[in-house]
Amino acid sequence: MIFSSKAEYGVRLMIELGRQAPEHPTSLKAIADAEGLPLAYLEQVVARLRRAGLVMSARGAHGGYWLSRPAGEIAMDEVVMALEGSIAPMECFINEHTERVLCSHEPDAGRRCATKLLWTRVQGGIIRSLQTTTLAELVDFAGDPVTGYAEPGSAPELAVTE
Amino acid sequence: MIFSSKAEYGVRLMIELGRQAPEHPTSLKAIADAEGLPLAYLEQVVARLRRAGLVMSARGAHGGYWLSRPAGEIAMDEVVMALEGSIAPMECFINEHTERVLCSHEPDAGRRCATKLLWTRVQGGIIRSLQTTTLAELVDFAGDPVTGYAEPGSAPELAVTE
DNA sequence: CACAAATCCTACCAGCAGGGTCGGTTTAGC
DNA sequence: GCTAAACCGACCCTGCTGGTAGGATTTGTG
Repeated sequence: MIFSSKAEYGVRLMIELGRQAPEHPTSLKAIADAEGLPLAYLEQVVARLRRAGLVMSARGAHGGYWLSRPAGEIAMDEVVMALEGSIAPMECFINEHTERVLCSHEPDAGRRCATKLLWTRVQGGIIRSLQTTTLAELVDFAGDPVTGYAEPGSAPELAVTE
Repeated sequence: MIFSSKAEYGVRLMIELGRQAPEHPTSLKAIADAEGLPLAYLEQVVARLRRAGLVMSARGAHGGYWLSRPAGEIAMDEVVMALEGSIAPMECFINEHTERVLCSHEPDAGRRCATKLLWTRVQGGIIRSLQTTTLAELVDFAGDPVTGYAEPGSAPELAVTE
C-alpha cells in the first residue's frame, strides 16, 4: 500500500471542508458523521493539516475547521505531504543513514545506484499527479448527489486499468 | 513507504542478472555476496520473479538464474508488479470488499468517490514511470564502475527534489 | 557412487508501524 | 456555570515486513 488511511481520511476531510462556505467553521463531529469515520482518530488527522497551515480552527462552542485558502489554490501534493509526512518510494529517501542493508547507495564497488534512479522517477510521477490536481477539482467531482450523469469535462482521467 | 524491500532487492537482483551474459546461470549466492543481501531472503524474492516468468532457473551444481528475455525488453512495471503483487495507492484498490470503513465508495449519499479519482491518477503516474523505464536502462546506468563522469544522455531524469 | 553446490519449499518468529481508543484539559458561546 | 467544541498525550492491539531455520530435491564432478 502506498498511502495510509491518514491520507484517505485527510483528503475526505478536506473535501468536506471544501464543500462548505469558507469562514463558516465545520465541527469534526459533523464530518465524522457524514463520512462515517472515527472522531478521535480524525482529531489526529486534522492536527496535521492544521500544523501544515492548510486548515484553520476555532475552539469552543460552535467552533470547528475551515480551509485557510480557496480550494482552487490548494494542490493535492501539499495535502498528501502534510498527511503522510513525505512521499518516499523507498526507505533510503527518508533515513539517509538507516542501519539497514537495504540501501547501500554510493557503494564500495563505485557503481552508481540504479534503483535510486528508478525510485526517483516514480516519485516524480507521483508528485506530478498530485501537483496537477487541486482540491477544487475533487470537490467538483464529488459534487452534489449524483443525478444520473456527470457534468461534461469534469472527469478527464479515470481509466483505472490505465 | 511505497515499496517494500522486496522491490529494492528484486530490482537489484534483476540488474545483476542483466549484467551477465544470458543463458549463463548466476547463483543466488554470488548475487547475495555482490549486493550484501541475505541469501535466504533473496530466495523468496527470486521465487516471485520466477513465477512471473521474468527469470529462469537451473537446479543442481552450477545452476542459477538468468533473464528469460533481453533486458531491453523488460519494462520495470512488470518487475515491480511481480515483486509487490500489485501497485495500489490505497487499500480499496486491492480488497474491494474489505470490512474496513476506509473506503465507502459508492456511498449511500450517492456522491461519487473523489478520493478514488485522486488515487487513480497517482496510480497512473506511478505505472507510467515504471513502464517507460526498461531494465536495460538501469543496467546501463549502474554501468561499469564509475570512471568519473557519466555517459552523455544516460540519466535524463534525476532531479530528486523534482 | 558419494559429495557438493545449488534451487526449492514450508514453517516459524520478532519488531514495529498502522489504526485506532481513552481520558483529560482548555477554550468559548449561551 | 453548562455545554460544545478543539486540543493533547498516553496507551493498546493486530497484522505485516523482514527476515531465519531446516530441510528436501536436483545435478554436475571426482
